[in-house]
Amino acid sequence: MENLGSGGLVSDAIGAISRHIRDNDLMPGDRLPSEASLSKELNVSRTVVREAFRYLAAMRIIDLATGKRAAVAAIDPAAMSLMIEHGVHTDQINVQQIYDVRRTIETRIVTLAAIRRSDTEATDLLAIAQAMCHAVDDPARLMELDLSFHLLLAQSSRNPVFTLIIGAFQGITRQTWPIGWKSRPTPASRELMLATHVDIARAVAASDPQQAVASMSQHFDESVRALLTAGLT
Amino acid sequence: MENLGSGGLVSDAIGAISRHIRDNDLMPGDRLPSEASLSKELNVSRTVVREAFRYLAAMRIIDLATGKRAAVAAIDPAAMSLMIEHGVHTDQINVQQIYDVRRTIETRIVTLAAIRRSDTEATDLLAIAQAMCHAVDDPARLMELDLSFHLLLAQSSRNPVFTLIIGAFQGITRQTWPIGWKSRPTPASRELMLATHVDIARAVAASDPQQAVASMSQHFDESVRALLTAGLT
DNA sequence: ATTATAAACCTGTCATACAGGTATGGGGGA
DNA sequence: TCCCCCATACCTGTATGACAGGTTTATAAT
Repeated sequence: MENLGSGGLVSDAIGAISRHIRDNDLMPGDRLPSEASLSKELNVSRTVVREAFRYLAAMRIIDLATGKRAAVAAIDPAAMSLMIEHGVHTDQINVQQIYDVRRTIETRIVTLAAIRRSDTEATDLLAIAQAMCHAVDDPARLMELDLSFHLLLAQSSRNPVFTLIIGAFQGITRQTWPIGWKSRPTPASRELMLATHVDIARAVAASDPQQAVASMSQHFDESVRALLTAGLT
Repeated sequence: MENLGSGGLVSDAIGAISRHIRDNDLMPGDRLPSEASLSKELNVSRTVVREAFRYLAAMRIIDLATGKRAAVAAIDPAAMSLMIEHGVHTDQINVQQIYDVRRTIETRIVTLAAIRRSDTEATDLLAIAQAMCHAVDDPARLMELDLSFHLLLAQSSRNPVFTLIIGAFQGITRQTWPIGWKSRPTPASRELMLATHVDIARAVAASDPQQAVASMSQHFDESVRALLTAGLT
């Protein structure tokens, strides 16, 4: 039989600290009490408070920095990214499944982006797509541009949850992207991939959701085909 | 200037342990070395190893239990759920945004479920929908049935990433569901909500993706309207 | 061969100590 | 009066040693 108020002192501390954030309506950037004062207040050792802090820092609920007090954190996909990577490495998730989720989500994202993007975002998106064309011989740089393209697109949707999820996939994408790139060996296939990004950016800039969806769809058809060619999972 | 191999001993330990899991192809359930042996191997104190373990346990990469050795964990939405709740509580995410993401994803899920569901899942889905009808006067039970309906639907899609994401939303949904329910005060509006679930279950059982999408769409139209009526964010 | 039991091992928590980073207030200089 | 610099108090990072209590393993008795 488990006492619900106590799944170990660390769990209790995690609960207490979370509650402290909620009850005091702390916002990102606001600072928490020091380890010592929490340890006294909760009647546990500093060890316990520190482990609770690590736990909360792991999911980016708080930020830790040496010397400074812990602070409430802004939402950040890094933690989710690690979870996804773990799922893939342990064969609980495969890359195709991630692509299916991405396609589903990015189709919606591109629709919203075409409607809600700011002018700056439209400009930046085009700039990234064009920079990609110029980086065709620098795969590392090309990959980073590709990732930032999709991330900026997600931001343009004005829904932080989409941004979070797309960000969460980028960790594993960094590991699989080169495989997809290698399976597009001909200049033609590579040009196509770059041109598709330009098409998406243009459609979003033109506030044309239909066209944007069509281009995004083509992008995923092509990407998934490339991955299958490479025999990925 | 930062030495990349060292963002603090704990970070290093986290990296080393993650690498250990990857390099040895450990699968969920496999056990890790003890704190003491890791502490010796990595030349750090047990304190550091413990904090690293807490960190990895936070994102459900490992499971901890007293007396037992740490073990590789199966993927689990609990951690993601906490992150989402934190985002909502700190006004970085609002409930409507979550509903937009859910609609996007569940539309896809229901399509896949109609195609890939097992017979057992079809039966269970119908059973849950019918149980919901009988629980119309027990909101707490009704909510749990509702949540398990959507979770089972996600599982029926045969894509664990969908299951993960839907699971991640259930924490915050538990907190907002009652609000939506209260804003359906008339028997008619409540019956409609229940009937929609039955419709979805029937369409999935009938392997009719079109109809399933239509019913799911109706479900979300109705839910979002209910939330707006309640003035939620 | 089975079961009971003891030993070995492991995690949970605490107290203490110290190194090094951060912030804050006061004093000196302009 | 205002600003900059520095001493100091505060805070986090890490290590060590200790002990309680849960788990596994090996041993011994049946």
